[in-house]
Amino acid sequence: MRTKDESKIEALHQAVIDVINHDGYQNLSVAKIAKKAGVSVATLYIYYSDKKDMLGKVYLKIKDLIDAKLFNEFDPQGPFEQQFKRLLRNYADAICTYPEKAAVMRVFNSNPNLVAEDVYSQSMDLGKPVADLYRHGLEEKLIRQYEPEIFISFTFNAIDSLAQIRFMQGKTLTKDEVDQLIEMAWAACKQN
Amino acid sequence: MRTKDESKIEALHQAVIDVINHDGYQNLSVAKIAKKAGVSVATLYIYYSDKKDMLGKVYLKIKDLIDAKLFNEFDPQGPFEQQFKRLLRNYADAICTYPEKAAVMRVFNSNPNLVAEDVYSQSMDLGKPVADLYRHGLEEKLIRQYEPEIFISFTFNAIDSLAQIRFMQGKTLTKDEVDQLIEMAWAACKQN
Amino acid sequence: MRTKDESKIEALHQAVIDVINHDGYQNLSVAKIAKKAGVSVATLYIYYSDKKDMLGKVYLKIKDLIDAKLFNEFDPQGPFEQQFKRLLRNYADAICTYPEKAAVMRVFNSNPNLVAEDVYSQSMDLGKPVADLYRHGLEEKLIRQYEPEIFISFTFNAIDSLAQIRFMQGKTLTKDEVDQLIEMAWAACKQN
Amino acid sequence: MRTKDESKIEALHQAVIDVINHDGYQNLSVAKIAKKAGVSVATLYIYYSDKKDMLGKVYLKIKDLIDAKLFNEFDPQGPFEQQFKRLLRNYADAICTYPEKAAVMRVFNSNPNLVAEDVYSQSMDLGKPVADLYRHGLEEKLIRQYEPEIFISFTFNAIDSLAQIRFMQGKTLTKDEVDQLIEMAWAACKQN
DNA sequence: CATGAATGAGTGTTCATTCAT
DNA sequence: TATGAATGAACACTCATTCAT
Repeated sequence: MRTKDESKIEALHQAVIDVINHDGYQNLSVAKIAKKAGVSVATLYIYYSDKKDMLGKVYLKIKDLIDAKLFNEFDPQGPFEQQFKRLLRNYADAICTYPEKAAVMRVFNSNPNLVAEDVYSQSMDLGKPVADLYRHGLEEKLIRQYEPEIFISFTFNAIDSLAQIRFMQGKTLTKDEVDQLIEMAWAACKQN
Repeated sequence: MRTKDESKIEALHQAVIDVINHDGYQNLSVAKIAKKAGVSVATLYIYYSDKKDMLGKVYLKIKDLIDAKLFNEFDPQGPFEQQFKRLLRNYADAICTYPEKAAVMRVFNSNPNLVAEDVYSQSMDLGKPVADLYRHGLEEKLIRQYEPEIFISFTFNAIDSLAQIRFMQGKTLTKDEVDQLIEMAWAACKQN
Repeated sequence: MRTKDESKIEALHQAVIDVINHDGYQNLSVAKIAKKAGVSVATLYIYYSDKKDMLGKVYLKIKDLIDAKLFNEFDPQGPFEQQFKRLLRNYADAICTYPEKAAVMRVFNSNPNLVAEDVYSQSMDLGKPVADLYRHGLEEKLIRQYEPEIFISFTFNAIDSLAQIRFMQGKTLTKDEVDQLIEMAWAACKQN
Repeated sequence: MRTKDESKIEALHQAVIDVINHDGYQNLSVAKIAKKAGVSVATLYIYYSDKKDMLGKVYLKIKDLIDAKLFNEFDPQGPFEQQFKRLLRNYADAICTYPEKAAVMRVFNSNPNLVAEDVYSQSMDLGKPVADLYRHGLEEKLIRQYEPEIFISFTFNAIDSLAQIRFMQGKTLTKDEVDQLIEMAWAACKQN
């Protein structure tokens, strides 16, 4: 049955997220995942070739979810600063909307060998639109003439960094904090 | 009686660092550590009460190493901007000097349950001098009137973030990158 | 799916009995048990939550086996002396029928911390019928006006004691010995 | 130094007894014993060839202690019944005087492979005077014409059995109970 | 004599994965 | 498709014993 399949996959994905956030990922066993999802371990292996495969798919799904929010009201033709801030606001929005999932993504990002290499690309690969924006800002001399990774550090990663701290404190980013983060990110990146 | 072999402790510490960097810490087993250090598993338990104890001690040792560099030529009475940058430069220096150890510290920092709670203090607790500097900057209105954690995100964590990316690429921060990071951090934090 | 293999449980139970009788219970390791039973250690943990759980279940099974024989042809309304002797004969019968199992039960009885507290009841708890018989004998002044435990020592435990000696000599109680034990037990307990 | 040696041996012996009574004998490790005795493990191996050797010596020492009390005021030429009861009273006395040591002896008696075979002789070998008394009683037809082991079961072992139950309840035999045990033992054994 | 250091073999238990139904 | 049963390899940790000082 089709629907049943989907519900099991969904349950498994959620179980991965729950277990990582509840027990930490070094206690993430397939047995625990299957139990929490309410399916048998053997069933898990019908849907995924192995544990790595499963985690990879969870990772991608979370990534897609966050990416989906990223380009809300984003207009590549719009004024640069506005689009820059738009992007960061969307990102902050996304990780505030799905704090547990964002936490899981952070775990995956800092533990590359949890998932297969091909599924994974470190350094916050946010895809073509972001790359375009970077190039645009560079050419128009609106941002500093630095390597892209350094911008990642002062934008997405800086937001992530505070979000992680807050998550560990049982909180999420406040509206004020998001504003502050964006202001600081822009101050850091913009060309004077 | 047989004398305490300091070289074995050193070998064990280095083994922890090597294994984490080579296999990731979810594959960090006492057997692997002992083997790489060239001692028996039982010997490990002479020096440490358990795995957590050992990791905690490695963590503290690394932290001390980095902290030792942090306050080089640091003068709490000196001009604020200079001391701010001095601190960050020292930090960048430290993690460039010990890239593998810095990588291990990142792992520990994002996996608090690896070590005992008492040994561990989350959110980049850089101690009193840093706290003093922050308070000073705040009072003199030299930096933005934000919470301390947000500054951590745009200073130490931002540097860490790029260092991590570079480390994964098999590189370390270049001199130029350190300069750029410091400039951006200052631009982000300073009060206009 | 693969069906539950009752023979494996049986093999495990028998292995526990064999290992205890062969190597003593301080050499009773799960590895040894599994090996002797011809199953993997991991399989053992499918059927039992841990070692203690397993031993507890073996204990209960043996106890049930012996208890089943205990009340053969036992009539609470029958003449006291006859029922007293009936009980002891049945008991002797039981431990002669299952000498290895009786030996194991003795080990469990003198090492209460081998099994969980709830599964275990010390001091030869032979249940209600025995308690009834004791009370009856006491009230009718057919036995000495002593505490119940002292009777246990001169009845079941005395039989057990000789059975243990014989078992260590590779023998079981002879028919004559059982008769003698019962006569002496009665002589010891009866009110003159 | 001579005195120091003895005090260490004494400490080790007492440690064995304490550990067995406190933690059970299946948790009886040389490390625990040495620690409790306040000596190093290696030191232990100066005095004993191995663990078994040590336990054997503890066993023998305890046995000697109890045996020493056994023949108090015992006169092989005295009236049989009186000597019979004298012996049992002395035995009860002994295990009431040293309840922890008696408990340890019971452990050794029911776990023969804890000590070397030669040091150990099962079935409560109480030595020549007891054997003489038995033979005497048998010849004079003062006791039943049964095998010696069966008498052990209804005398020493019966006393032991109740003492064990009481010890597990945190008590020792009362004076009344000793009287009752002796009466019952005599009633069981005597020839009518 | 005394002991901290050292270890190979073992402890109970869990792992990710596969099998048979 | 779904799953309980099964397992070899690994897990963290302890053992009795020996070594070197």
